[in-house]
Amino acid sequence: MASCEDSGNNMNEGASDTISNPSHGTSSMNDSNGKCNCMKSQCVKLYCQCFSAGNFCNDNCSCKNCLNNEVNKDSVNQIKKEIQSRDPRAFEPKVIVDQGARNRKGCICRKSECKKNYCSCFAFKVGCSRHCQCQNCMNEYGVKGSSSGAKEQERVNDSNNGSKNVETMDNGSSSQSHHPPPPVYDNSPNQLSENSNARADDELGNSNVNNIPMPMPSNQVASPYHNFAVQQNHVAAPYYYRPLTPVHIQSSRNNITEQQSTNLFGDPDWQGQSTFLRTNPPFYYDNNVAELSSIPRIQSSHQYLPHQSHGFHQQVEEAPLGAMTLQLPFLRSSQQPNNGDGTNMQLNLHPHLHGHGPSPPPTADYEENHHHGMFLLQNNRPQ
DNA sequence: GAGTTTGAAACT
DNA sequence: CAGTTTCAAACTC
Repeated sequence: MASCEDSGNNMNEGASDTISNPSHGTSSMNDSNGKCNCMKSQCVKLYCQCFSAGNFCNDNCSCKNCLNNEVNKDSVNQIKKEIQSRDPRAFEPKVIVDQGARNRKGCICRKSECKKNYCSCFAFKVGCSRHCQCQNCMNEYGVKGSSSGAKEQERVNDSNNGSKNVETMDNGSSSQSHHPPPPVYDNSPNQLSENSNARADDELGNSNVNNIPMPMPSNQVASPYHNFAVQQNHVAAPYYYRPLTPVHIQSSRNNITEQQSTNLFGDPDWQGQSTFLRTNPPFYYDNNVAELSSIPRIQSSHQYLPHQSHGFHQQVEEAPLGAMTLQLPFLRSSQQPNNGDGTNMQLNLHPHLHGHGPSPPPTADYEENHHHGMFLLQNNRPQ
C-alpha cells in the first residue's frame, strides 16, 4: 500500500502540472499521473512525478518515506520554493501550447530516438522541437529539425478548410495519427478540490490563488505595447477552443497584482478597452514568437489580455526589435481593438466569444468562415 | 518480479 | 557551465 495515504493530493499553493508530468510516463499519462514509486527522494524532488505535478502523493502511490503529503505541507512548500529558486518554472506545465503543443524543456534523448516513453516529448505525445537536444530523433509526433512547425501550420490550415473538426483533433484519439495529438490533460477534479475558488477570479482577472513564479517585470518600463501594431492573422489555433479544466485554470494563475498591472499596462490604448479576453497563462517568449504556456481561458469581456500578461511584458521587452510576433489565440470585442494608429482592427469573431463563461467548441460555421482569433503583434519598436 | 536501460534531476 | 551521480520510470526478460 501507499505510504502516503493520508493526504489529499493537492499541494494547493503551487501550480499543479496542468498537463500531467510524463516523467518517464507510461503509455497512458492519465494512468500514471498522480502515482509514484519513489524510494529515496521522499517525494520531494522533481524525480517524483506527484511532486513535480504539484500534487501530494496519494493512496495509489507506492512511495517510501514520503513527505509529500498534507501533514508535511509546510515542509513541502518550503522545498518547492527552494526548487523554484533554481528553476522558477519547475512546477509550471510541462507542455506549452501554441499552434500545437510541445514539451517546454525539450528532451535530450541519446538512445531512445525519441520513440519510446523514455523521451519526455514522446511521452507527452508531442513532437520534438528546436528546444530538444535529442539525437537521431524519430519522434512520431514530430521530429526535431523537421518542418514540424510548418506541418503543424498545414494542419491548422487544413482544419480551417473544415476538413477536420476541432473535437477530432482534441481527442487525439488515434495513436496512429500522422499529426501530433494534443497533450493529455488531467481532468481529475480533485486537483482543485481545495482550491475551487481558483475559478472565481474577479472581473478584472486579478487572482493570486496560486503562487506561480513569474518573471519579474521592470516596473519603470512604459507599456511595451506602444509600438506594436496588431494584425489579425487568419490562422486558427486548433487547441484554444478546448474547454479548460479546473486544473488548467488553477495552474495557469499568476500572481500579478493590480499595482503591477497598472505599472505594466498603463498604456491607455490598451488598458481602456474591453477588447481582449484575458488569457490565464503567462506567455513564454521563444525566439521570435511568444507562445502560450497553456490554453487561454475565455471568461469575461471585462478582462484585458494585457492585464495578466506578466511574463509577456518582460519577454516583449527582450524581444528582438522588429522581429517579434506574438500570437494571441483569441480576441473578442464589443469595441474594435485599436491598431495603435487610430484605426480599428477588423475582427471576425466566433459568436460565442461575445458571451461570458467558458467557450464552447467552435461551430462548423465558425470554422468555415475563418473566424479565427489569432493575432500577431508585430514589434515595430524603433531601434 | 528482477534486472537493465534510459534520460531528467540533482549534485559537484 | 560541464561532467558526474542519483533517481525513478520504462523497458526487457
